[in-house]
Amino acid sequence: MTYRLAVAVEAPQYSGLGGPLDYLSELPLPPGTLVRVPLGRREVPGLVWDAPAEAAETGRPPLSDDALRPVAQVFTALPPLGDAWRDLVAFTAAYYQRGLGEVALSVLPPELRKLDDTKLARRIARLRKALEQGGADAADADEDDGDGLEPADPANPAAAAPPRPAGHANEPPALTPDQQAAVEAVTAAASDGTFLLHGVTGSGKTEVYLQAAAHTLAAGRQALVLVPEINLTPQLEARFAERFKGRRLVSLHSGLTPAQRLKHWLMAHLGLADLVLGTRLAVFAPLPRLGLIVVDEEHDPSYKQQEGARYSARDLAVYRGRLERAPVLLGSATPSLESWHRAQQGRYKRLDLASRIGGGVLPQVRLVDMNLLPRTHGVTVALSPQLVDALRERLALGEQSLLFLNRRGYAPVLHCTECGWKSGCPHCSAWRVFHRGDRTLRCHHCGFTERVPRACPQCGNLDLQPLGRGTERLEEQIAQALPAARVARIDADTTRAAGALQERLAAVHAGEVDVLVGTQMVAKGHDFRRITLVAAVNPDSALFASDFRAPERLFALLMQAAGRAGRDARQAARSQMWLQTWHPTHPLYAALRRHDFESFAASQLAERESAGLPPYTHLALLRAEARTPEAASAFLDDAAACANEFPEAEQVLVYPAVPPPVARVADVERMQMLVESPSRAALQRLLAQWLPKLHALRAAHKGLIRWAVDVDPLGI
DNA sequence: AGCACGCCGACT
DNA sequence: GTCGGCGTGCTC
Repeated sequence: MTYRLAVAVEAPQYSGLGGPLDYLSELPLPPGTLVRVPLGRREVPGLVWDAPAEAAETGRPPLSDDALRPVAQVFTALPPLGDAWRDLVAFTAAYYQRGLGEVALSVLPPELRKLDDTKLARRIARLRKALEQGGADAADADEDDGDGLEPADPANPAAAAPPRPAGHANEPPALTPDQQAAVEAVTAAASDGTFLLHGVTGSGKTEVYLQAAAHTLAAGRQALVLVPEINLTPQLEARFAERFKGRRLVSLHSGLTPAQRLKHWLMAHLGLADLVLGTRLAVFAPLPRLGLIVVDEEHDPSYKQQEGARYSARDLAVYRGRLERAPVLLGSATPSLESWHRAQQGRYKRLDLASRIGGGVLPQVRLVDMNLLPRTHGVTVALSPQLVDALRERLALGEQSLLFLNRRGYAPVLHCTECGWKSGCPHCSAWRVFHRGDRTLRCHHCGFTERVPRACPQCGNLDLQPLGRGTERLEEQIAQALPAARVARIDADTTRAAGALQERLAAVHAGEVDVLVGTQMVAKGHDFRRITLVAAVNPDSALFASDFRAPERLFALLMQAAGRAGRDARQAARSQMWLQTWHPTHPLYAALRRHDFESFAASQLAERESAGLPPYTHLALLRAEARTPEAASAFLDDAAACANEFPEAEQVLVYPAVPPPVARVADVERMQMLVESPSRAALQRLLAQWLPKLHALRAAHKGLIRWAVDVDPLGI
């Protein structure tokens, strides 16, 4: 007896390989079984999907049995991926317009494809044995997983975590009434649905996550906790590990070694881990007893994957929660306007944490009007005297300050005072950034790096001057203004080495730093206890950016940065957030001053509605890359013409192709075209018909390098 | 995407 | 005479 199987194979969506292909098998393999199948002249991984589709569904005539090839290899050691998991993958593939197998196989641990059934069986057996013998912590004691490459301690939670008040670490603290209400709502019997937990930094969102997870675990189910960035996992991991001693907690993110990632994934899939904590890719962790999904800092742009299947892990978490009847808890001090809007519509249940716990208050926001500063040689100083005085004051008190500037390097441009030459990148339409530390000019888009020229390459003038300022220069200026201060800088440049970030954070926690200078890296999540002053040195640039989401991002970033100050209630009353601005009357700053997310959100939503932007409309972005801008435009123009022939075009608006803010990167010209519709369904239908035509269209465009569609794009 | 087959230029 | 350029076409 032979059976016919539909198998999702690892191949792109093109040429009709997007859906499952039919194969033969001696055994009736259940859906979700991992296999290897022949495809053309090679053998590729695949996942048994379901019974073969009928001809009527696929529109293709059925192939006779003798046209089918048998499955090459079956992974019997791996329990089949569940129905809900496959549903999630199928939805992702359809919604983000990618191949089924492409999505399915890309969200499995890469290490899996390197093994055969025997090796996999051995690993699983070893894992089970280690867990039985060593109890809960055996997972990480088991070092030899075939690679022997577990790093010494890439993210030692203890080193990253700030010192916590000593006491009964295992005992949950008493909840405020708000927290109590939130936990009860999420954990109510038969609870499902999506909850938006809105609370400022320090209002105790994490405690709500912890206690909601405790309920889930007590009910014998698994909890999934998503965080935006790898950097934030150690801290949260430490808190969960501390609370849930005796439970098995695994992390899942791209910073793990391949062997670790496979092990942690297996522990989730086999039901051996109770808690999974990870970045966006963890939304696909198979969890047989999923009972709760937490998305921390749900507004964070990092949840959107920016290549391949461009999925939003937050949106998929919500979808998955519905599928698996598990409550989804989205937490943020500054929710995304999409989530906020849904809460207003009643589709999400809003839970508010009104104040900081321990009676802490939010830092006072002070605006420095840069227009009022004296100019020397027509240039205003980067640091206002008022701010320098405030920093000096903190220094005298032995308190810490944090200066936030979202620009690394010494200066964004170098220029010649004689002929006006500027340090452009020869391969990109962008400036090369002057890095003084290693005397280089570096392009942050393509990586092209050269030593700083001694003289102007155009006229030979020796006087090359930096224009503007980055964190490197800010650090230098602080050191000049406050010679006694111990200054530390945290940005991508100073934390490149393994463990460098943890080391620097530890120094801050230990009080070895007076002034911390950094990019948005330091604004996010880190729990600094002794900082009483936070300053945004130059936040204005995002105020008038062309991206309609720029104000939302700026508000979130500044709120988050402000949250770094006064986390210790004893100092909260004195803590301040300084903003140096040329636009002191801007409504965004006015709202920030009052810590008033609600009125900011209301005004932004009103603008979005009148401009016909998300969340009131739905967007997709078609991007094209080519040797010349003309070739990229030509493809997009043809694509637009093609789109307008579909019946859905009535409900869909296709905008003209425009270059993105940085049009050329690494000698590739980019153009993009926005597609907008008030109806998500109409947009989806159009995309589904459109993409196959675009694959065909590609052949007619020689200069085209690649194209891609981004559903629900973040930046436009 | 891979990986073929296929038909025209400079080399051991 | 071959090695090899990458142009079209197929993979259940």
